[in-house]
Amino acid sequence: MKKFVLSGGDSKQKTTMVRYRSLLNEQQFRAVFHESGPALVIAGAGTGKTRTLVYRVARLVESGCDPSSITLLTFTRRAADEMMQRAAAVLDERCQRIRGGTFHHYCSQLLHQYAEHIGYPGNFTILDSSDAMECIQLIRSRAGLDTKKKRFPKKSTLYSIFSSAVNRQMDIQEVLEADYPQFISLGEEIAGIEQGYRKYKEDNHVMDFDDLLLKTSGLLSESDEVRRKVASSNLHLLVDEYQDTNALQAELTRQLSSEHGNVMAVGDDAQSIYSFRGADLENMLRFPELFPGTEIIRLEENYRSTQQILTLANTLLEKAARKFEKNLYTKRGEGDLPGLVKAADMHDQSRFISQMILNIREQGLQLSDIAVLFRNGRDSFDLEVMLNQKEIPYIKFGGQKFTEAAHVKDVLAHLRLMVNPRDFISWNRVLMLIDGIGPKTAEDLYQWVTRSADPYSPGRAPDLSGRYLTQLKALGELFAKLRQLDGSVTEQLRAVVEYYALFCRKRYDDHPKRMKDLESFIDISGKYRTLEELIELLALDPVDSTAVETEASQNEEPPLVLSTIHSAKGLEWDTVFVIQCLDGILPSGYAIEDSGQMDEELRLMYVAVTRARERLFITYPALFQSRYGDYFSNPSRFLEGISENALEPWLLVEEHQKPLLESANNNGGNQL
DNA sequence: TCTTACCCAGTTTTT
DNA sequence: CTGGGTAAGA
Repeated sequence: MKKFVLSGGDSKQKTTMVRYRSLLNEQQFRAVFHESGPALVIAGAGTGKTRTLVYRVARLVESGCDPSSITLLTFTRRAADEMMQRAAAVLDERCQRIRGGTFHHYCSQLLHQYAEHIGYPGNFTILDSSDAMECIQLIRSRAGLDTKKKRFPKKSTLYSIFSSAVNRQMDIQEVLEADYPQFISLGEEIAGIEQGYRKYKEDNHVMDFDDLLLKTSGLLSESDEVRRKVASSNLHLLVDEYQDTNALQAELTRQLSSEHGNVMAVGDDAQSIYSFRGADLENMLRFPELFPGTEIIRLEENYRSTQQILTLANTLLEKAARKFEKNLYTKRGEGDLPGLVKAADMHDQSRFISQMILNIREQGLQLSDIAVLFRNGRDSFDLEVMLNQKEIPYIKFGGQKFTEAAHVKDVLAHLRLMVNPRDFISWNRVLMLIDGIGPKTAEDLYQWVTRSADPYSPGRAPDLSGRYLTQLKALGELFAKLRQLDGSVTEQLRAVVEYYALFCRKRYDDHPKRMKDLESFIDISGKYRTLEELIELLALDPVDSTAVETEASQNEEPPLVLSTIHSAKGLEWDTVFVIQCLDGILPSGYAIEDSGQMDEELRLMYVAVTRARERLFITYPALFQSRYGDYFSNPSRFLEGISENALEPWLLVEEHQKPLLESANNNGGNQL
């Protein structure tokens, strides 16, 4: 028997209830029992990263650490909740009391508490990206730049520029030089819009996503008193998915852990897929510089996937321009070879997947053990139609968010005004629903309403035309009712939906479907305790559009998962289909010129294949159908030159009496 | 001032 | 197929 001398252990662990040593490997154990000071855990896909964090939380709590002094920052709120639950299962429900969430969520809570230190009221509301772009458009057109110069960047480009500047801690000119050379000469005008946008946010008591991080960091650097207070409350700070953090988040990590210095970051440089949001995998590699004395722990043994899947994943990573020192291995047994399925067109691809899913379910697997992954939200539309036909229940993550639909935004705007009556774009939305009110009247009313002692009686404004007076009074009555119903979110929402039904019918041909959405919304609103919470959480953690229906209808069978690869981060399934693996889609056509971006697309593919435990299928259609016509398409260049011993070609055969699917080592035939 | 009708362009990933 | 912009009519 081999002996291994463990360092860093102490007498406490001997009395623990949880038998950590038998549940963890040596590296995991080291991370879980890391005592104090900074640590960086570099963990390959499927190496038990989440498990390590879960056990670390349990171990800290078990050793007497106050749960509320532990903060766990994760990439999504879903991930945080799941980890807290798992930790509670390992130890006890004290683990639910640790603080967990995303950077944005954590910062938002701090800001509500300390907003007055930076000149904001505590009731500020959050702009999601489409709200933010609407504001930018407003400033842009007021500046008169939209008509004079055709070349001036659009609102979405402006938003990306501003966001890059914040997240990468650069100034506007630097961002332009790095990423938008065509707009360098417009630097001053763009900076002017940015100033106008900033002033707008202050005047309206709103913040966008980036402000949440930026203003928290500013607060902590300006007020040493607040910094000390906040940082003292973080005895232990754990940050997950560190490879997808940006410069600003790194700075926040430093500030939040600046009193106790107990910070552990966990991540995998090979899974960095959020550079479009300012994330930089160098951030993780620089962690030891930012935190001197960092202990580095590497998790390398994979517990998730079969060796066949890992071999394919390793092969993919070798194609990166910038190499990774990664080689995943497992002690798990061998499994099936991953399959490469060439379908004639999208429709046949969907047929293959839905039939295969039904086969697998026959074999006794739950639908929820299967996932279909894709690059873009719309890549699953064709499949979704077929799943609906075959009545296979599914839930889709990524793509269109529930709160982005116009009718949901309309309803939310009314509620947002109850929390923050200075929010101009919400007033605009609410007022312009009314017949006869356009931008000018809405603006005038906003001016009056924000100066008035009672902003909730727009019907009392002077010089109102009879055309819309009664409607404005009805709006005032709605506000009065909402105030009366304070305390019951569901009833408040119901009141707005009742008021809105009329407008919905007039505006949209498909109003029955939209009203049904809103009814489902009412059904799930019970989980929010206050209006503030509902608005805040929906902005910070928008619900995926199919999730609302699924949640509201309480399906008997756990559904199949459809997800963008980005949203599948950190998750795993028994069987995974990666669909639409076409050159121009994965990798995206936008990335092809830039080797850095191409590497990120490759990592995306890597993330997709490493989600699978047992079975993996990569599929693509030979014929790509687009609006402008059909053309033959090529499989992803990432699949080029991969041996048939690593990725087995499948041939789809149209059935007559034979079984539909046959495995075949024949790459040539593609006829159905 | 507001609404409607029309044309043109562009279409990733998410807190 | 949608969003954004323009122009004409109410």
